[in-house]
Amino acid sequence: MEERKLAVLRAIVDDYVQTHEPVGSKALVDRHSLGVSSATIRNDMSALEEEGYLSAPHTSAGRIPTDKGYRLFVDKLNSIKPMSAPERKAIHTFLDQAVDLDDVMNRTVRLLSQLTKQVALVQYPSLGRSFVRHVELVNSGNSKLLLILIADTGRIEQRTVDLLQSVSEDFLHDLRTRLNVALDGQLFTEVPERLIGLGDNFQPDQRSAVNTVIATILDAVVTHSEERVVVGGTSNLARVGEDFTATVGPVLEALEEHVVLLRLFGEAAAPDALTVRIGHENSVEELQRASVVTVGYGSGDQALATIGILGPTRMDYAGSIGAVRAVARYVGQILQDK
Amino acid sequence: MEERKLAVLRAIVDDYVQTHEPVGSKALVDRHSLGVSSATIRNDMSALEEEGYLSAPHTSAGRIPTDKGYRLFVDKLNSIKPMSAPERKAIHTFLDQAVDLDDVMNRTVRLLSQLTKQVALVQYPSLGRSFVRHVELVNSGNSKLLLILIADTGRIEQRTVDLLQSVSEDFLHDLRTRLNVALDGQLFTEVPERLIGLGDNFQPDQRSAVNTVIATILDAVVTHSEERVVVGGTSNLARVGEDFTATVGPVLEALEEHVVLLRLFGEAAAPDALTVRIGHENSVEELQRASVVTVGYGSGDQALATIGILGPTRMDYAGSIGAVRAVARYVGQILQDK
DNA sequence: GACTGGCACTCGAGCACTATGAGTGCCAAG
DNA sequence: CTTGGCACTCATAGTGCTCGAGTGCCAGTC
Repeated sequence: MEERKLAVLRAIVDDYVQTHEPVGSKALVDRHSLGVSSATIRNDMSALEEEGYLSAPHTSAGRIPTDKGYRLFVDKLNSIKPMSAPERKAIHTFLDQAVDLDDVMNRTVRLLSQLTKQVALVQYPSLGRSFVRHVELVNSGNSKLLLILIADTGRIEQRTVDLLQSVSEDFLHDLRTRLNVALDGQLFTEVPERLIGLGDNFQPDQRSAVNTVIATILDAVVTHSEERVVVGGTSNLARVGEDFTATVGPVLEALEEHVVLLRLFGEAAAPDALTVRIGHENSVEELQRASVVTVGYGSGDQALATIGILGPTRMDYAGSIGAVRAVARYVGQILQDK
Repeated sequence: MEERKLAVLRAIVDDYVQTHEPVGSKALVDRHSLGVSSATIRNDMSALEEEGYLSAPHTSAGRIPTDKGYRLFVDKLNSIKPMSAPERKAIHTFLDQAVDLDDVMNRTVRLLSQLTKQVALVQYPSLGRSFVRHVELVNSGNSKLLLILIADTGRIEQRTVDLLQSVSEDFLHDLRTRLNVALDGQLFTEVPERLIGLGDNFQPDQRSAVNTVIATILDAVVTHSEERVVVGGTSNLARVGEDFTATVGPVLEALEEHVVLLRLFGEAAAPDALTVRIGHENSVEELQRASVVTVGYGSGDQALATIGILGPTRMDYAGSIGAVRAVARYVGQILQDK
């Protein structure tokens, strides 16, 4: 691809992102110093349209980038806008105020949506990649227990366990101790095998209670390990200005379905592994007119989970990518300190 | 107020809620069997407009209710739509599946928004009206502690405490025991006075650590006792069909400000104390074109917190009130069982 | 006195029509 | 390969017009 045609594509994307209106050859040479005349640009644009990077809404309008055009634009993106010093400062101070994990997640989602002016998506640290810090059992009367699993990331899962029989404090103490000996410091994925045979240490008449607790733990660890997601900044969808019911409505609906969001995040790879999905590249049907920028966060070599933003395909990719990266990096640091 | 004029107002509200279009005298007699001619209705409508219950967008359009009109309509509402048996059944089964408090809150918000087709608002049980079930301290290495407060409602607050000195497991055990002796079963509002003098039981060199922990507890209990709110169903704002940026945008923004939401809920009174705020009756400026229906939930004689819905002033008040009531009642029950 | 039918009047919605101009494609010349 | 020029296209905005829903008023009726 010749350099100039790429430059033309870049210019068109820039202008379109800014103005939200089809851009024509004349306006392009006026606003950018491309060094050639509008006629030349027209030829290039014609070629770009031929190749599928641009499309024209109608004959006498300018052109807008296609999904394929945005894709090329992103792939050939040479400068991700870095956060300015005050912006970085603001990120730090805002996130540092968080008192607990919930607060970190909520603040992150607000931060991201404000920085990018898009919808922000934040996934809680996956249990599958966290370590058990502590298991707590609290007797809550009438044969019920409160089971609490605490991860090193600060994530907490709680369950009510109905034992169907009252148990002694001694038994509870014993079980709690054994659970913590077996599980503390272990990866959550290893919890199932660590619990094998735990019941053997108890009296036969206590086995059923122990097994109920174990079953609840396994359910919490296996079934619900990924599913917590926070969404914020939906009001930014207001600014897109497009036909609401046709475009934004379905998107909002999709965002309410957390299952969809998890599919959106897909597999979290290494931290900093950044993914941009543009328009139809999203498998989720309602989101085929939107773009999603996601990146893993976490301190180790594998990401704890994913955060990202969602907006119209005509978004400021350079800026969004920069913001998502910066926030993800800092969230990773924060969680390490907790 | 004569009976027929009230009936006319009711009919207009009904029609307008359904069609979203100004309703004229002719259409009104066609759709409702009012027993009089359109001319008579016109006189009544004219009078109602005079009194401020109706307004006409322009001369040759029909009329729409004013906020004052809705207010009268709601005050004179004679039948709150009760939930149908299958609906009640659905509420029960859906909420019963919840595994923990977060899940209950999330399910509640989804349920409410689906039942009413409006935006749903759910406040976590206020710490101020809950009892301490358990306090847990977990050593997380490098002189840091994880402090966990568990309420009888299942609500959990966590904080990281930096002691600036490493502490022994014995000390931790001692502190944990004393905290639980002092606090378990107490109202959260009484926590501050229960903690007075707790430090006296410890060695002077341990006092600073104890005080740090106590300060963190007080901060969690006092400062952040009310502030957790869940919002859902924002996609329902899509259906209002009005000018988005003018009407819906500000509303979405206001909803992101949880502080605003808390103001919206105001003082939670007794459970079942239902409040309807219509249009300008809302003190929050951005929501002056919306109506809010809230009700307290909880099992005792004082509500634990508030849930509600928010929608355009032209909403189905009878249905919404019924749904909010029913859900609130069941949430109260669920939390009692946990 | 309350209600009704009839009638003149108002005024926005919707349609046809036109002018405007941004933008394109193509071509011949540099 | 680039450029200026030119004919052509077509959405948009503005204008004028008709149509009809809806109102207000009044005289007549029960």
